[in-house]
Amino acid sequence: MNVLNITVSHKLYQKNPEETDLGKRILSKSIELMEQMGYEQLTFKKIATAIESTEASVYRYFQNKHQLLAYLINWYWGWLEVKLAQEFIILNSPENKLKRAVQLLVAPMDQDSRIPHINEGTLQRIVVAEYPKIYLTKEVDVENKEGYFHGYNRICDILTMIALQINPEYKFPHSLFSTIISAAQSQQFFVEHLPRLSDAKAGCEDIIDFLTELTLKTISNDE
Amino acid sequence: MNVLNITVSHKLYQKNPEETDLGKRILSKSIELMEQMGYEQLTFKKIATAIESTEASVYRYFQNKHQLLAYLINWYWGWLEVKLAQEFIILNSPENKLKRAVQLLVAPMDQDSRIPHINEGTLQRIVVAEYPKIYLTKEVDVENKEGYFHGYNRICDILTMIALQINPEYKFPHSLFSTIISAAQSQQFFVEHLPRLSDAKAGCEDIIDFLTELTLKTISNDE
DNA sequence: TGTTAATGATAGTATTACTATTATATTCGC
DNA sequence: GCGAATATAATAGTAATACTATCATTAACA
Repeated sequence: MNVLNITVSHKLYQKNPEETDLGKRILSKSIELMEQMGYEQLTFKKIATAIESTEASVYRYFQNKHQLLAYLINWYWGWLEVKLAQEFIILNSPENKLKRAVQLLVAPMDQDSRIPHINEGTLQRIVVAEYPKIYLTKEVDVENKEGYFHGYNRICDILTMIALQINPEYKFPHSLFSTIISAAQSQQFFVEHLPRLSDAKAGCEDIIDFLTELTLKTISNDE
Repeated sequence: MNVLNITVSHKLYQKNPEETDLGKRILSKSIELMEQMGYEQLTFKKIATAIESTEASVYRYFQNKHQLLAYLINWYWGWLEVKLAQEFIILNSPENKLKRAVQLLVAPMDQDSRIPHINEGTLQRIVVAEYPKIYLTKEVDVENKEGYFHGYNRICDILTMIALQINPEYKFPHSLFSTIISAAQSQQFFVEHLPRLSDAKAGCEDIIDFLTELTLKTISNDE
């Protein structure tokens, strides 16, 4: 069993939560509570009470709730990048790589036992329900410089490179993959909550078909 | 000059703001302030002070800030539906209708002088910057039943019907158009704030090209 | 003129999002 | 085993927010 470490920019925490026991408990309980009650209802007070610590201690790890969310979401994208890299070892054609990427985006994640304090499945549901909140703020430009969106940018770049192998002439690969990734999240949300905005049935198969077809048709150069 | 009235579900207000002078001033100033300071920073106190009224009076029109945002965004979708209907009078082919719809989604809106208390251009920028916040909440299921997302659902249905004229076999039209509409918003945001997530240059032309091509290629049935 | 509805003025409350201070416990170098 | 540094706990406090409530005033209207 390998030790695996997802690194998140130090701008995304006050004090690295991965380095201490309390930090890991904060992460673990934050994920659990945020999924249960949603970002708006979560407070540092609630996290502190749940882990039998204090508000002030949580503030030593994260400046505020927004930074905590950004941390968790960047952790998720870092994790996804690791997963993609693993999968790409045995996949050769760019088409298969894109297909697999779409599957990873949409299919529920298994818990990785090497990282017991992060429940990847729960984290994925948080990303689905909360992702746009980290950039739809007035602080987006400052936070962008601080690397708040680095994880997402990287995934988008990786998929762009693969798509350009299929069609080097395609003009909008970054736009395409930022659209695909965010559709991967929002379609999951719509299936569950706003079904008139989706044709997919419960389960991830339809969403995967929709996104895969959309991607491959769009980058194909045969008119 | 015609009088034009955009109707918004009565679940989206406490007291209809279109019916009184104070109500219209609330709408007008809310739009102005929300664009300036963003949803999070806006408070009913600030709106009240700006229009020289009181917090309690604003609360008589809207239960809370969330309802106000939902009202404004539904007004926008209602407005867009009216615009689409106008344009479709002289457009005959479904391809042209879809192309024009994409243009309307992305191109800056002109102010309509018939509705002086709503600045459509500013409202459009609010939709770009705040839209997902109305459904990414724990109350989404309740609010969906109350019609909070009706305007969006309708636009999505209209575009779906048009797409099915081009290709009645296409399996995911609702998913496609919820994706296109939300990409229309997010690409505008990315061009301005997170340019690594888009290939478009400033101005709306590239985004329109990207979305139009994406739409038409995806629904085409030639493999 | 009397009634109703809309608004204004004012006050108050619970919660949130922090900041600050001090005390206690733990770890680490030596 | 001791002192120093560090991490955490305990507690308190503050400004702002998101409301709710009450009552007075004004305007409309029948």
